[in-house]
Amino acid sequence: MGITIQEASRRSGLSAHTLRYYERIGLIHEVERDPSGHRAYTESDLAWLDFLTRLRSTGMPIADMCRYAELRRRGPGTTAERRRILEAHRERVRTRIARLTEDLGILDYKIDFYATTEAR
Amino acid sequence: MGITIQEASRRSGLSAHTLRYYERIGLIHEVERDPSGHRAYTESDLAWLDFLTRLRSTGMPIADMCRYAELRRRGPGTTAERRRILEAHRERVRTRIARLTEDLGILDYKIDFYATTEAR
DNA sequence: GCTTGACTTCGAGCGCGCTCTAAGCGGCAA
DNA sequence: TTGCCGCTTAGAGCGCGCTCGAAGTCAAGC
Repeated sequence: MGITIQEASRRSGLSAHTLRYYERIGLIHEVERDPSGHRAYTESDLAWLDFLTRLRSTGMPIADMCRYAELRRRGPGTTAERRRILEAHRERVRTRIARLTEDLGILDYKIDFYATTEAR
Repeated sequence: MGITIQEASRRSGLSAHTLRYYERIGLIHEVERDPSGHRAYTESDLAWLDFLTRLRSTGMPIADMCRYAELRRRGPGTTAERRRILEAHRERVRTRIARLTEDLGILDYKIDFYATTEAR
């Protein structure tokens, strides 16, 4: 019934090692176990993992993610603070995109320059 | 006449430690010295540093930057390869921006959700 | 019963990109 | 001349985010 660690790994794109690591540091809370002690992930765990990987891929540090995860565990009284964390992070992501876009322009310029020089 | 390491640090945004490190690994080539052996950077060094920091900030690994720096040192016969490196990198940057933009949408959605829940 | 293989825990190890320390030198001011 | 400051080198150390290894358990198949 539960989802094995291999399956969770396949679906989340994280290695089994990383899944255990995430649990150990508190990013995922107490995954259920089958009778022989093996992890049995739920769909809800996978949805949470999916969100976590998005935070990661946008550059949120593990420590901040842990903070967020802890608030989530503490329940509905923490939504305002969670929202603030996400808003602050969103701002960083926007800044990051702006900077990348700017640097992309420089890259275009350099590449054009090489192309022109070669054509000469 | 030459620019001191402190000045180069201030203008590049890199620490003096990092400037020496970059030179040691070959990212910057043989910075000139004043009579007492202290580094004397040129405007051209600073322009190059500026470009390097852009490559870094767009996520190019140090190893790739070293490769690029070496081609540059080898002279004008290597422009085609340098262009290819930049083009490949540009593609990665574009992908990265696309991914970030997508994740930004998820972040917006989550934040809206919290805002709505709180307002209820 | 024995092998195989995937799981478990816990702690050590790794790769990257710096960052810092130790030991020493040169130049200037008091 | 003494003290201080900022530079020099070579090499060690660090923080992050995994990643791996060792040693053990359990269930299934031969």
